[in-house]
Amino acid sequence: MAQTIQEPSARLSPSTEDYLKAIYKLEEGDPVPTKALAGELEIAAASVTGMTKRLAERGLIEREPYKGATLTDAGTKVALEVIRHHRLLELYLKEEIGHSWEELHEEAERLEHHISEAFEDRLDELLDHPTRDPHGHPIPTRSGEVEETATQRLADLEDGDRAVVGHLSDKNPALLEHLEECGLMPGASLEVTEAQEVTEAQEVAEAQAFEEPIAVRVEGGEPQLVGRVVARSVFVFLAAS
Amino acid sequence: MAQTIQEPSARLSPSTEDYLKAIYKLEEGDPVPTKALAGELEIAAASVTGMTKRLAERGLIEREPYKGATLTDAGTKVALEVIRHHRLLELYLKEEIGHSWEELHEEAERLEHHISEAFEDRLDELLDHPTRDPHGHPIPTRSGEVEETATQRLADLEDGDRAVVGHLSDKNPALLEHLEECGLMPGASLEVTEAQEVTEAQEVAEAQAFEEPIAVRVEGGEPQLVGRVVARSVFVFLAAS
DNA sequence: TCCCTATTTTAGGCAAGACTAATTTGTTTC
DNA sequence: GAAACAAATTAGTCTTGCCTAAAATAGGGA
Repeated sequence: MAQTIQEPSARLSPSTEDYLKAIYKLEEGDPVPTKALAGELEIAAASVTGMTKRLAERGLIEREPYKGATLTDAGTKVALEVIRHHRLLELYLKEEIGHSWEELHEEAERLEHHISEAFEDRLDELLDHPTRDPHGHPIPTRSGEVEETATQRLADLEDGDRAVVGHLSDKNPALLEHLEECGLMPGASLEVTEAQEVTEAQEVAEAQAFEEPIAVRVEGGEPQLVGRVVARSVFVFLAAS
Repeated sequence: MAQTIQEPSARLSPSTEDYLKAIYKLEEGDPVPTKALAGELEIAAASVTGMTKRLAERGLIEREPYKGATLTDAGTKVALEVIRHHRLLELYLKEEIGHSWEELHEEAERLEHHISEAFEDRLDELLDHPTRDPHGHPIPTRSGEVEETATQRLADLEDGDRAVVGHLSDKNPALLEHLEECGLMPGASLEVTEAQEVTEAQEVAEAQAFEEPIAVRVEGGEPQLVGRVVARSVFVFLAAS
């Protein structure tokens, strides 16, 4: 239980921060198994065993052999700081620098490990203390509080349901491009309508691209068809009806 | 002469980039000796020997044992790209983010290794294709051209000389703070005046801080005394008289 | 020319982080 | 309860970049 205490000023390696971020993402109460972590980080399981041992020694995670890893308070703090950096950067790069969806993630993924606290604070100010990144993910506060996240998928709504877009899956940049054109951005109000209201031409076009579409009217716009695949990457807050 | 050719897309390590930058800075025609490089990078000479061997194998430098290292064309290209990143970032952090002189260098030193070409291009655009960083150092173009740099020090001027500030030594943030207050920023026109024109009170104050002051009038301002130490960190273009 | 000294290189080590291959453990199933 | 299988760990390697201590070398001065 060496639990080496180190300089508080010491910068953690990008790799270390990536592990903590990944554990934060994957843990939902239970410890994160080695294989899951290896999958998320796209490295070999044996490498994860080695690294998690070191992280445990440093007091950033707790490790139960053959079970998995859990963040300690110190580890959670680091993970949230990195996520805060990432999301502030994404918003900034989108709003101020004009990066595409494609470039956003990659750039933020690198820079999140290297900006100073002063830079973080200035971004926060410049962006007027935002609470969500461009995908709608909550930006943790400096003190580590995180807003609630939508869990319902647009694909699972029923005719007549009203909802507000919460966040979007950030896996696929092309899909985000498409969602932006559809107006399905975080904060947008929408209503699921009857399929009949949509013109046939649109239906054919959409159906070719993404099977089994759902008909949606975004506030202030015309009804449109949205493919199931697409609708599954849109997470919404269902309005009380 | 293995000269391993690698993926053109492969990102070089921060350490590699720092070596190339340091060699670029220190080489003036002749090869850079191991000890000089070790001093610049603040590491042991033996470490430099090891690393320069690897850089030579990769075709980024040429190495003559017991003589020193010289950049190849490929190495020069990398060095200039990194310097371009650094200087664009410094200007950006100063102008848009509002970093202090103190924070500037450190932040740019880290980020220069991690921004994308797209980011670099956007900074260049946002800043309206600048040619100088906040210290007055020339920003290399994408294609690797570098503007001329002033070589004359303010401290070495004579009474009556007129000059334009070229660049400032970036070693000491506090000094830069002071220079900014004096109006001695890159681009400023100035004239070296007689010492008598300066009030006695000012003289005493300045003399205590920095010995053997020089009297300077910055265009549009009053004559003031500038310590020799300070004046030695100001590089100027002497106006033809 | 020979020696002295500063510089450089070699030798040997260490930590981080990755890998593959081989082994161990836990779990499930018959 | 034993066999089978998946997951995890161990063992052993590799590269990068740094270190110290010891040996080699180059170049100037007597």
